[in-house]
Amino acid sequence: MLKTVRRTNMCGSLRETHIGQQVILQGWAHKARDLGGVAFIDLRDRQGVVQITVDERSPQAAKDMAATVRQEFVLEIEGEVVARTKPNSRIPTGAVEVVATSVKILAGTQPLPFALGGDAQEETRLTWRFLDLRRPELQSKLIARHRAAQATRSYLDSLEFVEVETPILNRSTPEGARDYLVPSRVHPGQWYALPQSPQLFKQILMVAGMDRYFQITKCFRDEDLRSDRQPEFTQIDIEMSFPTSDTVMEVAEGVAQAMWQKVRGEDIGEVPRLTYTEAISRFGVDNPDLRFGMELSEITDVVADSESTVIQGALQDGGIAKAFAVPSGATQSRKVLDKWTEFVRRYGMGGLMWAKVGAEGWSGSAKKLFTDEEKATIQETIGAKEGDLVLIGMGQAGHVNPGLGRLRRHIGLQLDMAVPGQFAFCWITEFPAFEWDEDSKRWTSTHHPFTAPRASDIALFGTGRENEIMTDAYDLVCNGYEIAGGSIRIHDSEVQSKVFTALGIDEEEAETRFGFLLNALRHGAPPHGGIAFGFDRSVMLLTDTDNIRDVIAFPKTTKAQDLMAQAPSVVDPEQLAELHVKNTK
RNA sequence: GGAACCGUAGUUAAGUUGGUUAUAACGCCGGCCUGUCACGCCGGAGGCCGCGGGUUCGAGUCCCGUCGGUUCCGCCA
Repeated sequence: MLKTVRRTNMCGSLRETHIGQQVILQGWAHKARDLGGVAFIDLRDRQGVVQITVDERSPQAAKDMAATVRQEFVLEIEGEVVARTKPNSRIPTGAVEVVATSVKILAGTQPLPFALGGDAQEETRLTWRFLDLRRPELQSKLIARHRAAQATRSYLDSLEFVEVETPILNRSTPEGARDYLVPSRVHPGQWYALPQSPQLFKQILMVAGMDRYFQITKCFRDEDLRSDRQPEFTQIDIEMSFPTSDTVMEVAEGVAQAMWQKVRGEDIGEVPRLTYTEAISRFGVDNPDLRFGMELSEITDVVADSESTVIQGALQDGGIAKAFAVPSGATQSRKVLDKWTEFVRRYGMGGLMWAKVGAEGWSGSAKKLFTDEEKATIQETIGAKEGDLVLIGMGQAGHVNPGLGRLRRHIGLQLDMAVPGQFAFCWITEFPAFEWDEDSKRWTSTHHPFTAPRASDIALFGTGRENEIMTDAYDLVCNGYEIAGGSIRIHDSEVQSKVFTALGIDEEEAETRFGFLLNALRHGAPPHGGIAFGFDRSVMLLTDTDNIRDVIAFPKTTKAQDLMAQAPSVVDPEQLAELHVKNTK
């Protein structure tokens, strides 16, 4: 307890046990109701709201002052806690009220730009973030975030992980996302980059013998935003020496368990594991939402000999056919099905074949495309029964899988198939090391270039079969969000060089960009691996929101602006001159 | 880089096939009110209809562009 604070209690903490006590409260006037002879003020602080009563028991000065109080004035109230004659069961403090002996206005306010309790547009709320943050819903999310961070620190500390800070002003490593750059004043023409993650530094800390490291730290990526992506975001970054992938996954499950236990009082339970290949096959995506069924089934073989030109057209050039059943989906309207068709087109699918299973067979766009035998086999494969909806997609795997996979989750959410408050975790493991990038005509890292290939696959380098190389990487997924991802790293500079070569980065370039890491790997690097949690996304799940801005105190808009601070902004030409930078626009 | 939705008093919304002075609620200002908790009652102020152009006798409404917010695709090792 602090000895020098003036207030005696928090508004939201007062209960019947406080009756008879003299208290001093400080907070905001949530609402003021002046009835003439008696006035009520709902006084709010972080803990909650309590009713202040100013009536004939109060001195005239307090009554005069109370009459001038408006919403969101900052007040100091002295008075006695008394039982209410008419309790209010809707608020926790509703059994009591404080009869004021003194009402002091510590600060007034200009008229409010929006109603705090209402549903103002996000643009307005972001501009006036300090007012928006007064809302209990947002405060509780920030408090949950704090608790999750505390739980993480405490858990990792108990396993002797050491929190080490790594640089924010960093070297640009142009693999991956676009960097945020900071010009150097003392080195004209040279630039720092803000870290996309502390990846290289944490590996070097392992070489340095720190054994177990973690950090809750900001990362920066200058890419376009989404409802779950901000240009600066927070990672729980973890790395350890001498682990197997199981060891890292055990630690990560422990972190998730600690956060969920501390914030929600819940166990995360057994976390099932799926390989990447299995996840794509069954769910179309590598971040499946396991709160509902509707698994995808491949039916390419079933329809391969179809005489339909539509189907043959879709299957040419190695196209595939996949399907799933929506339980009781036959009630969906044509309008909804058109929307779903439009939905999958975004992922490159030509369209969606659908059929409602009725007593007299199929009806809908897929009715005439299939023979009765094909229909029966499809129905049996995906487990569709009367009253269900059959959805079928055909085309290139790279379109069908994400199209149907995303549609599956979209439908699950839209039809409320997920039980509120339910969390379905899973691990996705064994990722391919490389993906072919059509634009640049080269291999790119699925995870990042420091992920260790399986020892048995190292012989495949340089054979043109790089796509078959698999890694010891693992993603932790919850309710369709990837909340953590990691891998066992390369601790051998020879292997690291092979990976760079496969990525089209020659030796000289590798030395220039990553020389400090390669050098470290040549000087006694222990086997090591780690993982990083997307902390903001984890807190989103913990606080039941799908908007990342809700869990960040001062977030940015989708155009990466801070509407309150008005960043970014123009700067003085003198500042630019000092930095040897010239604007071209 | 692309697509969709949105933008009207401080706020949230309404505004008909283009047609007098652009409505309402909350908030704000003034007055009244002794048990409210969405307090109530009376009165008042408050508008570059995001911005720019076009069509028209006439535009909040139609067209084009632009800016901003959100969501999605691309992107995000």
